[in-house]
Amino acid sequence: MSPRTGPPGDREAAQVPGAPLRADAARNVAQIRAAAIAAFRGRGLDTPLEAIAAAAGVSKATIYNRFGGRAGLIDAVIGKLVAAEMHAIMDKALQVADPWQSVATYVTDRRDLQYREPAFTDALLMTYPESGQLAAIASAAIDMTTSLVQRGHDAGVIRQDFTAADLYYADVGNGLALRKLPRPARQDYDRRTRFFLDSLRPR
Amino acid sequence: MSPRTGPPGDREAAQVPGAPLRADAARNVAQIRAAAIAAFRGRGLDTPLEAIAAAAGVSKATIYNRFGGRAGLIDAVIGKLVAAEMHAIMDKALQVADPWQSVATYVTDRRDLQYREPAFTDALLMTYPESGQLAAIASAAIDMTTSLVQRGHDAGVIRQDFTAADLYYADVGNGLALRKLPRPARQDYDRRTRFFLDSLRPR
DNA sequence: GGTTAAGTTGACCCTATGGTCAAGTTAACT
DNA sequence: AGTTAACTTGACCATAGGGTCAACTTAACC
Repeated sequence: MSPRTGPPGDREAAQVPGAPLRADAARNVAQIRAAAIAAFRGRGLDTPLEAIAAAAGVSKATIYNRFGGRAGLIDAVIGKLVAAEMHAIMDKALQVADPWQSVATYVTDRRDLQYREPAFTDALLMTYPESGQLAAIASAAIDMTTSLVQRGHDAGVIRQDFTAADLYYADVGNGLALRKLPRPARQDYDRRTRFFLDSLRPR
Repeated sequence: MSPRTGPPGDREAAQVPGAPLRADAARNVAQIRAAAIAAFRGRGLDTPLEAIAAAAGVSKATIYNRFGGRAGLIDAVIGKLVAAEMHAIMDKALQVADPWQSVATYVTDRRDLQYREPAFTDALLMTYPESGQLAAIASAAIDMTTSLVQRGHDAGVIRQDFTAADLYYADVGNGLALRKLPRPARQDYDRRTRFFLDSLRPR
């Protein structure tokens, strides 16, 4: 769960400038990161570390040495996987003036991200709460939906009995279905997104 | 995967009258069934067989002896768990004359069953396709939704672009969310059921 | 090119689970 | 009450995965 040596929190991001990695170690870090990104994309954040190590051409012990375990590895790559895109989606939605369009844009883009990036569902579910970055994404997303729904209520463009928790629940269900079932055709998925959006409108 | 002795298919239901169980074996079968029903209710169809054996006061080898493995055990109890209720729900919906009410009744009852019985989601997903009964339930449910949706389309009470596959996808998502997240309050769950039903209506 | 701290790794331990079987136990029949 | 086929089970093997460490390798510096 934590690195064998060094003070608590001494994983990846904590590489102090005074202790640069040796050349071979730096090379391995890069290879592990790349392999982790590819593996997390394809199989989710619960991909066995041994598989990632094999893809990177190192032993799994090296992942523990460099990243301290799964949580550290996730922290090191989650930005490339979903954090950056997630923040872009939130910014985009915030810049849409019309309250309904703002919600619709956010929901649509978020579902699109879920479709393209199964690992995002893991982030949503905080499957690995030890990862600080994951927790940050999840909590930012919750804040975002809360304020979007509030705005929609105030403007009368979302039914009053719809809550942010309802949206979260729907997203989780969608993400899990996407994981378990054969991936639906894009047009079917988009149609379901429209159904969902329609169900938010006032009666 | 199959019993060690006897011809293929010699599991549980295949107990021929000419070969009645010995008293101790019959007692064990009853205890295992009861333990399996309770365990499947609480933890789903993937409950470790060892846990069920322990609850029944037998060794796990006895489950293999009597039921041939997980699939046989599921076959032996799925009727008590969900098959009977599922058929009741289907019959009830078929007896509602109004096409919209028929769909609404079916969807509502099915979601209610999902809420009360997490194992039903496993049935829906056919997590254990080796179990004949599970497969039968899943396929009956699919036939049912197909014909209900068709009837709704013909009567103009369901939006034309909504398909039976959409309903299945939604049910799976709901079931998985129910499994992963803390169980929502009944009133929240029912509200979400209403949202979903609203989203089926023609625009 | 020698020294050494940094780095890597094969081999290991651990848990959980599915699955099997030889050997012992017991119900049932005579 | 003796015999035996039915039955049960502890002990076993296998797989998958997380996690650790002593011993080996090597980059970096003199």
